[in-house]
Amino acid sequence: MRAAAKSRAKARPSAPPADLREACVQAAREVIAERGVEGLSLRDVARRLGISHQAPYRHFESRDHLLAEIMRRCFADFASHLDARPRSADDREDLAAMGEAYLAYAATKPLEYRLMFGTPWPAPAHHAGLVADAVHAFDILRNNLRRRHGDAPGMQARADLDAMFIWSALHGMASITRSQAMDCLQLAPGVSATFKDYLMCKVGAALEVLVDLEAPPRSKAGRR
Amino acid sequence: MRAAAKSRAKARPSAPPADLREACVQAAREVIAERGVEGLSLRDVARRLGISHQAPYRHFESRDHLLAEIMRRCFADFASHLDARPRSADDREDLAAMGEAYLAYAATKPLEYRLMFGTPWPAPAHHAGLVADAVHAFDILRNNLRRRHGDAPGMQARADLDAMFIWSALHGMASITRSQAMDCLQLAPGVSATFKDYLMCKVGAALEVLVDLEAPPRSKAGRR
DNA sequence: TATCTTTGTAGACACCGTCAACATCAGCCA
DNA sequence: TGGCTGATGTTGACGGTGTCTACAAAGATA
Repeated sequence: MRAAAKSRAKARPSAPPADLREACVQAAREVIAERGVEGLSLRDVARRLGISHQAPYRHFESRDHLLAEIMRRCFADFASHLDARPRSADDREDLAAMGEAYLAYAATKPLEYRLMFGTPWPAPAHHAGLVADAVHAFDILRNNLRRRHGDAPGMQARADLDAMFIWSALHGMASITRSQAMDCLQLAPGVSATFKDYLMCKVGAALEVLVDLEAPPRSKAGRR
Repeated sequence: MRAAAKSRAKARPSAPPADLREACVQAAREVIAERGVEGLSLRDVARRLGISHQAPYRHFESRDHLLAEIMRRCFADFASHLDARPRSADDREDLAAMGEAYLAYAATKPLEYRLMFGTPWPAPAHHAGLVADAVHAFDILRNNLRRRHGDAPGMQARADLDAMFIWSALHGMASITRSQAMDCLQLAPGVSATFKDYLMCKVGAALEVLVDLEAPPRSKAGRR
């Protein structure tokens, strides 16, 4: 992967753009789209914009800060993608639509998805905006479940647990799919094609089952 | 993260080891344990072993090939960790034990886990050994489910789908937990502590539900 | 003994992020 | 008008990286 950063464009002749900060973000997104996160280099960004290799540092403290800004925008983009799902009055249908939207985003924009969910985050304390946008995306899911569970004591925890469960399954599927690990597993025919619907059904079914949190019989965990 | 590779040890005075290939692997694992995958550099490995920066290239074609070898060993280690789970005659209990072992490994060796499941794989075709060991780990799970589902036509696909579903949920949880994203979400009290058991119960419950693969009512996906 | 192969070394190259010093220029205030 | 100041961009350096090439030494082999 490190060696893949060989071929590169030789400084565009166009005049340096007016809003350099914005141009850096755009150019960096292009680089990521072409070569992935590890292929991103500030010097390459500068080269593409026809500016000196230090110019971006006037607008971003470091490479990680530029990356954080891009991640933040990805989360905002992701959240609005989720918000744009086909709406339904029925909470369960709405939830399913949300799941579809989640997986569609991961499939359509794998690099952005990996950037958000597969890249080690920079120190959260230093990037408050990033955290805020990420939490907002999560709240779209959480709000649905809180509506369903109501306000009774302990029900918020139940909603959060369901949200985490759903997120786990979806994120797991998205990242496994993206990794193309399935190509190596010699799965039975039809499994790849059915995987998504099957998982969505299983998750939906699991949500209907009431889990007893109090006394999980230690030796029989996993049973119902 | 790139800047974290500053402080480093200055070439051990000890004599260069006999089996250099093996020593490289060990030193590289140390580096990864200390600084993570992105902190690994062949030059650092060489420095630690007190050899020239080019010596490792006699044993590994490139940095990626060294990484692939380490990943392979991680998978072998992971598989034997799964095999060492407390055995049970009951397939469901055995499955639960497997889940516990999976998550325990991810929690105990986060860097190794990330290396296996969170790092972009090198081209699989060029690293057959890596693929073989990874598939072997997956087969531990798959075999359990094939036993449960039997040999009837189409049941192999069912077993594989269940395996993928379980893996998705576990991997999702493991990587979300590792990312410490939950710290930012202001979850209801007790959620973090309960998350693992809750997810395991939900997965167990979902496995008991029969999913109809034939006619998933398009507009009601996710319902039971 | 002479040659070939394996292993390790040394130096170079083109990258990278980042620090420090310098140039330019707009705005402001005396 | 003149001068100061802050923001912006440039240039050059430093130490880090992976990897190519050329070389040395030692072992095996003929």
